[in-house]
Amino acid sequence: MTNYDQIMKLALEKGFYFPSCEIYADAPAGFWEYGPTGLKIKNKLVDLWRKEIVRRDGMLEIDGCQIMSKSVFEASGHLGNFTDPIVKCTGCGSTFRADRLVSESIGKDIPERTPNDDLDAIIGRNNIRCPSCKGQFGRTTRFNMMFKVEIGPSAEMAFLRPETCQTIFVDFPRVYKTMRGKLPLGVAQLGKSFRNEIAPRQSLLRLREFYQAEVEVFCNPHRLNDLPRFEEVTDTLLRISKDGASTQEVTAGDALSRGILPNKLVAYYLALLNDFYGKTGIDMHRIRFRQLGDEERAFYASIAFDFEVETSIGWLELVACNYRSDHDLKGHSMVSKENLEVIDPSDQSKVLPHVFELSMGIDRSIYAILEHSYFEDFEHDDRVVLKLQPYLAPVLVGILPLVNKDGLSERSQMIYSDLKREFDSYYDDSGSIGRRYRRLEQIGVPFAITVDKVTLQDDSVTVRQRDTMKQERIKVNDLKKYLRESLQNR
RNA sequence: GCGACAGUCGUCCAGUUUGGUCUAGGACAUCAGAUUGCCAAUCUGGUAACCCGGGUUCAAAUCCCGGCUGUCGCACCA
Repeated sequence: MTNYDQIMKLALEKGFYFPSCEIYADAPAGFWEYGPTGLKIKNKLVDLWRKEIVRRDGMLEIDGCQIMSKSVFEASGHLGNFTDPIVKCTGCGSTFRADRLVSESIGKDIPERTPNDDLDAIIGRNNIRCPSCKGQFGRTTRFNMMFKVEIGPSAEMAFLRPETCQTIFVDFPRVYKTMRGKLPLGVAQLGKSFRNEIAPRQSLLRLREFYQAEVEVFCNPHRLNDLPRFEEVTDTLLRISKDGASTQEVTAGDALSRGILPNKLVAYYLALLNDFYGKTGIDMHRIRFRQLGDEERAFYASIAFDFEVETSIGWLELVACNYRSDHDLKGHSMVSKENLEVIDPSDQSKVLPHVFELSMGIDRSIYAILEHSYFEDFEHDDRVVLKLQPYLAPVLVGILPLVNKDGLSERSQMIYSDLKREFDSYYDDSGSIGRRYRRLEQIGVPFAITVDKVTLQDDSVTVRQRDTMKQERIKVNDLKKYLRESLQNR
């Protein structure tokens, strides 16, 4: 069974990803960098997302700023809701969520928004003590998960965005107008988000600075079942869990008719997401769309499904699929005093669009793909093979001279020069041929071209397949065609 | 954020109990040369580390204090 430690070891040994600022002792936790190989995987995953979700659905992609003004987060609700009331024990220093502590102690629900003073009063009145050491609590404070930044000499308050989508919302009016948008319209963005996690952990899985690929689908709430392109996905099989315990496998069409999913729009985009992950190499028997209950949903979501993948450390949330209704556009409309309504051309009505989002965690997805692709071949010397899809592999093909004499290196270099612009290629003549095959397999290179003496006679090379170790002879002139075909994913 | 444990070449580990022989050792990986020639070959040589700061001491990888990081548990996860 592949586990987190094996992936971590491979990542460090091969430089897929590693701690940020690692040569300094004061490097903070929760920040990780992608090395050359990891970056290539990341870029290719994003390319696949663009192809299978953004382009497939005709979405518009933007690239927005990471620092945004205070007003944005007043409107989005993050200033009010993205904070936790916390109390610290004066004895042992343990920190607790004040609202939860109070709820548990007095057996009554306490809203998160309860003012600090009220929380302090309840704690005092009921003489609530620290569960760990029975010590006294200090005063309630608010912990905001957003990173605050100061702009210019006057230190104007702004924030690093805690989710990329707020850029999409504030840009929506101009994008909709200038791009002649029609509802439903998906607007997509790849970018970084920042959250001041209390306890970042497990490398790529809980970061303070991380990549999101988000899609916000703007739609007319009265026409959620008016979606002709739903027909494309009627038969797509979805694994859906309503309770987190049992999972049922149903087609998108059935899920709709049986009321498992609320409308065509939601069903269609979940299916799109499902198709996309099916092509990443993740084991689709170990995934599920889990519907979130009332307590689990984010403050802006009225319907929420998490796309989760089973890994060695349990179910891992890769994508949050939230029906945000008009929470965001209404908020931005009120705070900015801009009218964000648009005309739905299908019936010429004026609507404030609702939003359904697919908020994908890129870093976690990369981890899940690595773990599901990691393979130890016990029949062949316990070789480690990363069975990445060719279109996600950091390098598509290695070019290796069988030996470093008789002009084989020179011939190999020529082939490498010819291929490297179109394909991610890697030339290697160091060590035995077997060693070089193994090196390539570990980073998921699907093909190895070996140049031998026969090449000099008839211009053919052997192409070795990573997973089967089988080799076939191919004419040098046919290599590009062969490699191009390998990159097709349907 | 709290608690427990830990931190030595790229990776894994030895050395810390009992401070001195550690000028820090090995394996794998990597680099160079030779030999070989289709699945981690062999030989020779090389590169490369005591998390950071302070303290104790004649002497610190080793003991003490603080910080940082990691793992696990609790809490958190918009």
